[in-house]
This record gives sequence, structure tokens and C-alpha cells, in this order.
Amino acid sequence: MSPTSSSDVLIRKLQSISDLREGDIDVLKDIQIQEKDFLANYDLVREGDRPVNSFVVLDGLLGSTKLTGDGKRQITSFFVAGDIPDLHGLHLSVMDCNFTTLTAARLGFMRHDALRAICEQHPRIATAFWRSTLIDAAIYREWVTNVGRREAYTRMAHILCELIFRLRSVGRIQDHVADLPITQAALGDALGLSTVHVNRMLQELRRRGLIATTGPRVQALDWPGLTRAGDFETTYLHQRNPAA
Amino acid sequence: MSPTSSSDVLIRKLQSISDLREGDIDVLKDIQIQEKDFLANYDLVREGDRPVNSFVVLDGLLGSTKLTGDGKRQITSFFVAGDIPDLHGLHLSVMDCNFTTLTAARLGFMRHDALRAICEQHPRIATAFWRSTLIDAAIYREWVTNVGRREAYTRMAHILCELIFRLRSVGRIQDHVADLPITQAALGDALGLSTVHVNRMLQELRRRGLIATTGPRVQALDWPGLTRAGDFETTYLHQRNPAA
DNA sequence: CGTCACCTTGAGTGGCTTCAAACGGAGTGG
DNA sequence: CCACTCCGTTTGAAGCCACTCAAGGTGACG
Repeated sequence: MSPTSSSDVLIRKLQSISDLREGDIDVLKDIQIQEKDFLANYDLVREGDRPVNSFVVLDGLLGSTKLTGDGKRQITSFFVAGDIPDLHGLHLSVMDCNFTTLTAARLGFMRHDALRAICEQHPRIATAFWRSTLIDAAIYREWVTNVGRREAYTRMAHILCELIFRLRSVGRIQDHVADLPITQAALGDALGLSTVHVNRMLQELRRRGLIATTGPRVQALDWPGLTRAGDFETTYLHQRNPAA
Repeated sequence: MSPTSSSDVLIRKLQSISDLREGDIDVLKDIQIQEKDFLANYDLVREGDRPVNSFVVLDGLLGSTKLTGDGKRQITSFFVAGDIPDLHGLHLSVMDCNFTTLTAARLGFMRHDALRAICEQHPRIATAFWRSTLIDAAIYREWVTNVGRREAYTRMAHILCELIFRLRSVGRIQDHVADLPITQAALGDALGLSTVHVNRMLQELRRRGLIATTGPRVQALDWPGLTRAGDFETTYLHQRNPAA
């Protein structure tokens, strides 16, 4: 077990979105979690799969992705450390999307039958997991709005705000700098934009002094300005105990 | 109580997406449901609200909507008879979107504390409700993809497919005709398109013999053709017992 | 008969796409 | 050590999808 074990990542996350008691935390500590590493651009789950376990993100960036009939890819959401992307699979038997690593990632796998047993015996934990999927849904809603009604520049700023905010709230940001080895092509797939246009919008954000990028690192130089540019409000992320 | 009571609508819906036993159904029958009628374009829930009850749609069409900073509206999902749009509010305390009637509608209200009590004592019912919110999330995912990566014509066909399919699966379609008094402006807000362009895409669908419209009624003249035009697969709707 | 809400049509514009090519850094093998 | 490749970023130019603006048409309703 590493200093911050996979259980810790899971528990800290659930604490940050719901109210758990000591007893609940002890139960969570006993969940068997199998760690495994993956390279970038690996499909962990594919549309049509019937998964028997869910995983918590321990490190790295994932996305839920869908492919259209003519082969275009849409990333419908990002997942950072602490998130449990395919918790939806616990009750959706057949998956309707893929879960793909967007960077190298470390994941912790948990068996569905174990999770189901816990949910039956510990309603408060069940509620915490349920709430986690509801926050995912809220993020999807925001993304529909982002892609449907905001223009490219605002859209770009918005998604950067979300990423930075979420990374910060799980302690993955040092000195306002986010380690984000995500390609511009992936950003395009998330925003419904072409790679070329993503590049131009990023340049515009840099030109206006809102962000700086050095290789895979993104830095918000002017957070208030960036949130204004991105029409970003944190309500939809439903953070409850930011301290945790 | 009307011949098809509000409980019936709720129960039939939950049966169509999950496996319930006789005992569960008896419990559901005892839920207090308060019926109420609404006109079109009424905000039932607003962003920032902390609702104390959820409602099941008994008749009519609703949408979850969000407003951007500059006042543009995005409809992020539709809700038809049987759906429980703001079940998300059961565990999200502060709402991040509005729920608006898009047509005149009849709704059945259920108190949150009653629902929470039931979920604690009947894990199978809790799972059914949870699953209902997971299907909402799956629909949001599909909408992100639809708005982000499909062009207007396909996008339009897709949303019509979804609406017709969902209405049919709850028995609200007679002779392939859907009663849909939805405005083209609302369709635009759902698709991230201007009203003008919605109008032109509908014309194109009519011209190609895929749909017919007479006033507020929409008819799929060529269902296979329409699903092909809309790149529509039913996986993401996660229907389990279509017979029910 | 006037009003209102919604649908329809036309013309001009622009945001974003596509296509194509050049550039830069990291890793590899001769 | 240098060529070579690969992957991702950057830049330019041309074109189209969808938008905006504006006006006219239609049906419902008081």
C-alpha cells in the first residue's frame, strides 16, 4: 500500500460530496481494490460491454467517449482522481459508452457484487455512490449546454475552468499549475470542435493573459478572468465539503 | 383516482426499466402522489432551488433547461410520461438546472422524505430509482454527442427518433402518430440550433418522406429511414422490459 | 378585425471546418 | 552523432454550414 492508498482516494472523494460516519468509513476501508496501470488512449470499457467491476481513478485523466455512425468521436465527460467513471455500469448492465484513458492512468478496480452488497447493507454509502453518479449527470447537463449554446472561445475557457477546479478540489494542483498532458485533438473531441480551432482558441486565451502553457502543463494566470471568459459557475459540480 | 392512476404510471415505468417483485409494487402503490396541472412554459424548478419533493410526469412534455450567462437557453433533456425528471434533486439538494413544462402537463408530486424512507427500507426500489437517474445520465451523454458531433439534419432526425421511441414505449403513440405540441424554438434550444434552421431541417425531413407533420402532430412515415438519417441506436435508452 | 404566437422564406454574414503544409520535440536505429 | 520517424502543434487559405436580420404568412383567439 502506498502512503495515499487507493482506499484513501476513494474515501476522501466520497467525503467531499456526502456526509459519512465513522462506521461507513470503516466499511469503505475494507473494500478490495485492485490497482492497475494503463497507457494513454486505452479503452477500458467499450459500448456494449457488461462490466463486472467498477474502477476509481487513482491518477491520470479519463474520458467517457462515444462514436457516431460516421466515426467521429465525442468525449462526453472527463474523470480525474477520485472519480468512479463507470459506477453507472453497476446498474446499467450494458454500457452505452466507452471509458478511455486520455493520459497514462492508475486505476483501482472494485467488484460489482461487493459494491452491491455494501449498498444493500449501508444505505448511507449507497446514497454517497448514488450522489456520485448524480454529479456525473449534472456535469453531462453542463456539457450539453456548453457544446450547444456557447461559442468556441467561451466553451474552451469553460472546460479549462472545470478541469482546473476539479483537479484542485482533489489536491492535484500545485501552485495553480495543472499537469495535463491532454492533446488538443482530445480537447476538440470534448468540445465538439476541430483540432485547428482548439489551437486558435488556446492561443487567444494565452494572448489575453488568462492562461499559460508549458508543454503539458496549464496554468491559470487570471482565475477570475478565466471564469468570466468561460461563463463558469461551480454550482453544477455540487461540491459539499471542499475542506475534506 | 382516474382509471390509470398516477401510481400506475409510476409503477409501469419502473417495471419497464428494472425487476420488481410483488412486495415492491405494493409499497409503491402506497406512495402519496399529489396530482397537479400546469400550462406550457412554466418553470417547476429553478436553478438554486432546494426542492422538498420530486414529481412524476403523468402527461405532457417537460425539459431540463439551463441558461448561459448571455441569456441563451439550452434544453438538456426531454421528459415524457412516466419519467421522474427531478429525482436527481433527492440527493443533490441544490438544483443546477431548471425543469420547465414544454407543453401543458399533469404531474404527480411525491415528498422527498417519503421517498428516502422507502429507499432505505427497500433496496430493490432504491435501485430502480437509482437506475432511472442513470438512464437520464445516459441520455445526457447521447445529447452531448448529438449536439457536439452530428450535423443539424442528423441531429434533428435523432431527437425525433428519441422522442417517438420514448413516447411509444410508454404507450403514448397511436398509429405511429405522436402528439407533440412542441415549438420549433424549443427544438432549437434542445439541439443548439436557431429556430430558422430547425424549420429548414424539418422541411428537409418532410421532403425526403421521412416524417409528416399536421399541426402539433408528428408522424414517422419511414421509421427505418428516420433512424438511419438520425444515426439512432436504442442502446442508450436502456429499456429492459419493453412489454411492460 | 386586430393581435399574438408561431411558422416560413430570402439574403447576407461569419464562425468554424477542411485541406494542406510546415514546424518542433522525443524517441529510434544505423 | 545524425538522419529518420512519429506525434502533436501551428499557420494559411478556401469554403460551407448555420446564424442573424428582416419581412411576410398563417392560424387561433378575443
